[in-house]
Amino acid sequence: MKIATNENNLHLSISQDDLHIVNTLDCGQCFRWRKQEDNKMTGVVFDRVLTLKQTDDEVIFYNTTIKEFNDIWKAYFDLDTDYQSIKKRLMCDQPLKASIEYAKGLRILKQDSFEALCSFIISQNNNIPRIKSTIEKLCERYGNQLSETVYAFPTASVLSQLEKKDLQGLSLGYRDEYLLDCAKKVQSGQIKLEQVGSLPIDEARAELRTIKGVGPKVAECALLFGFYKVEAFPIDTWIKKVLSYYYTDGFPKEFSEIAGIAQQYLFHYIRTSPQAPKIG
DNA sequence: CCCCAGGGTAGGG
DNA sequence: CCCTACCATGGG
Repeated sequence: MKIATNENNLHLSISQDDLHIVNTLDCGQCFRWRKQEDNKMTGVVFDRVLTLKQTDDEVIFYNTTIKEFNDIWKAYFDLDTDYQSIKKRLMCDQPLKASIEYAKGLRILKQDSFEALCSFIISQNNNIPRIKSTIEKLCERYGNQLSETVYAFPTASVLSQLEKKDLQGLSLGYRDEYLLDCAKKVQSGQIKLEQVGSLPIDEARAELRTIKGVGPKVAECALLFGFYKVEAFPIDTWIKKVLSYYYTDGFPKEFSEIAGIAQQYLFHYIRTSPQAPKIG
């Protein structure tokens, strides 16, 4: 992995086929990244603000040291995993081939567990622009202020002390009590997020589903995006369409250990590609 | 008015 | 086990 620094910025040499920041950060797996002018992206991750820009052969990490890159961003973007071989394997399947060719540089991020869990609780029966908007308002109201206009995701400690009335105006709808139940179970230690990740996946599923509002789909999303369990396979309304259209005999078992990665390529393709079939 | 969005719960068959 | 009404909110 070739990296170099120039003034305060770090330059990572990488092809767009190996990491495409817009496809990766705007594909519905995370909710706190925004496109800026000048083709930049800015996001809030682990109580930090990061701005990126991609060129043909590199990604620029603004105001980033080599140490910070090695300690944080290399893992967040999962740069030690060989996606080329994963994609090669998945592309034996035709729908996956089309989906991967549509967004080659899409990677599954290794996100913060609590933030991912809360975010996908908020995501239920909701759409991505509204999810982003609600999370942003939640952060502005209850997250630590990181700069003049940027706020971190709230801690379980802060959220666990709130009541439903404290969440009015955030457009959470009926999900407000689900979020509070999640924060209370995490803060009290009834659910230990550090341990959930090392449980056998079925036990992790069961543990997460003790939270009100966490059913099969939200649990799979939390495991995939917040605990990096790439065998987790969330089935939302879009993936239901994919399954009924392409995989009437079920999703291929040969991909089961990496089904979550396949799922994300399919999700992004069916939702945003002009070439994807309109199913409905 | 309808339907839909990264669904889940409670209740009844 | 299955099926269904309902949940709060905003956009199309």
